Amino acid sequence: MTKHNKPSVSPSNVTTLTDRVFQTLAAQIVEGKIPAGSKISEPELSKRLNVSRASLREAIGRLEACNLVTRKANVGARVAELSSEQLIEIYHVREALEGMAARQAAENMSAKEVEELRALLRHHGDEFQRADGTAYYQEDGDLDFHYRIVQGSYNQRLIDLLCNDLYHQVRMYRYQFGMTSRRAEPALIEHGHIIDAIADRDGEMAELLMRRHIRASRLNVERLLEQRGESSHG
Amino acid sequence: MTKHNKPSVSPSNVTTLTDRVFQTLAAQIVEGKIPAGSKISEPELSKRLNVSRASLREAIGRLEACNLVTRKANVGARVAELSSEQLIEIYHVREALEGMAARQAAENMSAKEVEELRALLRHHGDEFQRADGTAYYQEDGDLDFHYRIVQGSYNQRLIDLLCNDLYHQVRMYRYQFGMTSRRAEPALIEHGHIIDAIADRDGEMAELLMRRHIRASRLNVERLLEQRGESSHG
DNA sequence: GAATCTTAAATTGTCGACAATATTGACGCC
DNA sequence: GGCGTCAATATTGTCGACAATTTAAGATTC
Repeated sequence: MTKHNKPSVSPSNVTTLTDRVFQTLAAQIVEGKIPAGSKISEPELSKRLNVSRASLREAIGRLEACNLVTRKANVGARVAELSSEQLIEIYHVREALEGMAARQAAENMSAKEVEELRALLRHHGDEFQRADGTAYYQEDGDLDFHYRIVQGSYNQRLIDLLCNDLYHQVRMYRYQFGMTSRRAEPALIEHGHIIDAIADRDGEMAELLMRRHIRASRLNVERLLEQRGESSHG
Repeated sequence: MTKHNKPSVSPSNVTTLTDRVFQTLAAQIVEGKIPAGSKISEPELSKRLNVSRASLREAIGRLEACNLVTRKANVGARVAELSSEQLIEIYHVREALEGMAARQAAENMSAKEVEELRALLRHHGDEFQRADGTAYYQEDGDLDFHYRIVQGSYNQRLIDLLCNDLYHQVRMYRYQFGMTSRRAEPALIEHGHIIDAIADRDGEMAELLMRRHIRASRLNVERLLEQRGESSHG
């Protein structure tokens, strides 16, 4: 299992208690250990984690900022449950942001980083060949790839938005629904073309290919959702 | 002075004390009444606002989530000061996100909303003709226009990102630096073309024009920054 | 029996106080 | 005189308790 919960921005070791509570809860929410839609009881959680409600509340505030929980005044927080509409919205945002990230990555990534990205892709290809790894792993590999490119943009704002907010939700959604995309093979090929464009320092092409890649993923999900909708109708 | 601090998302009246503190501080920070880079002293502010430190801290947490303040553990919060690099990063993010917003606005805005947008543009044109309003007003008008289009995308994620985070910082930057863009006239024309594309339901064109519009604004800012840099060198 | 009002319990919002860490200033040493 | 060390101060992090609001249950009425 690859580690996605690296802080990505704050290189300093996690110091404060609130930070740990936040990370703990974020991980549990993303992995579905705290089911979507369930209520976040402050007294219960503060007892279970042996922390004061003040620290817990601050952590919950950050979870809200990440869109991992929703909050109503005087009522409390619930684990966010993504509707299919929200999932599609996220895809649109990803298409826009990651397209720009690919463009800037083509401008700013070092040659060494591009080569490491190629190595990562080869690694994913091997994993796919053996096909013993679950589809989960392939999906995680996909996110790893996107992660690297975003980092390669060297645009801190982009990095924050994508790595600290959207990717958490993407992973959360994967845990909620199965969504074994059946798009691993074309995705691998598309990733290769994106790397080529980045290596050519062709930002425009990198953006175009990345957007097409994410759009295809969205269309695939929309198709699956429609099927589910039909079957649930019958 | 137009109102930008409308909640945009939460239609419910602001209820909790933390909310009010947050809005108060956010407004003061954006408008420069609390100067950029200055320290946020919790004891002092809690005394000045007559609120407990707990409420204040929660508000500060939200300010941090909006990138209006930066925080270091065990050290405290300071009002964010935007470097020119960060400003450019924001422009890139805006180009990506607002391009997508324009595309989706072309798909989702009602005919009535498009007409209202046209009326708004005419109003801005009149303001410009009279030229008695300060450049400030023109800039605010510009943001109003962008604001409407983002709302018209009906993509809640986009709306949140742009209206609750980025636009605050854009306005903050305007208060910090003068940046009288001298681009009001071409901007008005570009706005008109964007509306035309939206009215035609041509999402692709709307995105292209919006991106070009924001890119031109970024290039203009980059030019100004370079001039300033040169003059400060000599 | 269903609906509504009343009341009790639980949860969230807010507060003041204590503990841990960082900052300031004084003192001594090179 | 400048620099490092150490104590005193101030600030942030954390905690438990009280007040306000919501939720749930129970009684009352039609």
